[in-house]
Amino acid sequence: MTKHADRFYAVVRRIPRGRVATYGQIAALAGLPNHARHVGNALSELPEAIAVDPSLKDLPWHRVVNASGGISPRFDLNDQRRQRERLEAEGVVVSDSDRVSLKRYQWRQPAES
DNA sequence: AAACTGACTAATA
DNA sequence: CTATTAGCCAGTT
Repeated sequence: MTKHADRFYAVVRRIPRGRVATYGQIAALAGLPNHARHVGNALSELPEAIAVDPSLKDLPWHRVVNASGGISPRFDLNDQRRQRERLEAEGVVVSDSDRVSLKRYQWRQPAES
């Protein structure tokens, strides 16, 4: 179990529909710079995490992409397909090579108060 | 303790 | 554009 998974999940929850955020961005917003890999690790544990905390069911994990704006390669190709469908379902255009334009869709979170 | 492993990333070539 | 390489860091051998 990844130590800061819950903190990452909390940030992922704030990504608005139709926008995306990068792994590094999530880590930074969670106050843990240089932990991009752990964000990915945390998401891969999601199924188990949901078993423990069912409220994570609606976590918008599909809105997380890599620094290149791409859907990161997965062991299970079906997962990539699912992510693609979920994104398209909320209006995000995904290229043939599984990439989205960060220019257009990256989430610019509001300034702190 | 040492090596290995990632849904990662920025810098090079 | 693709491919490598180094850093990264917590969890697991």
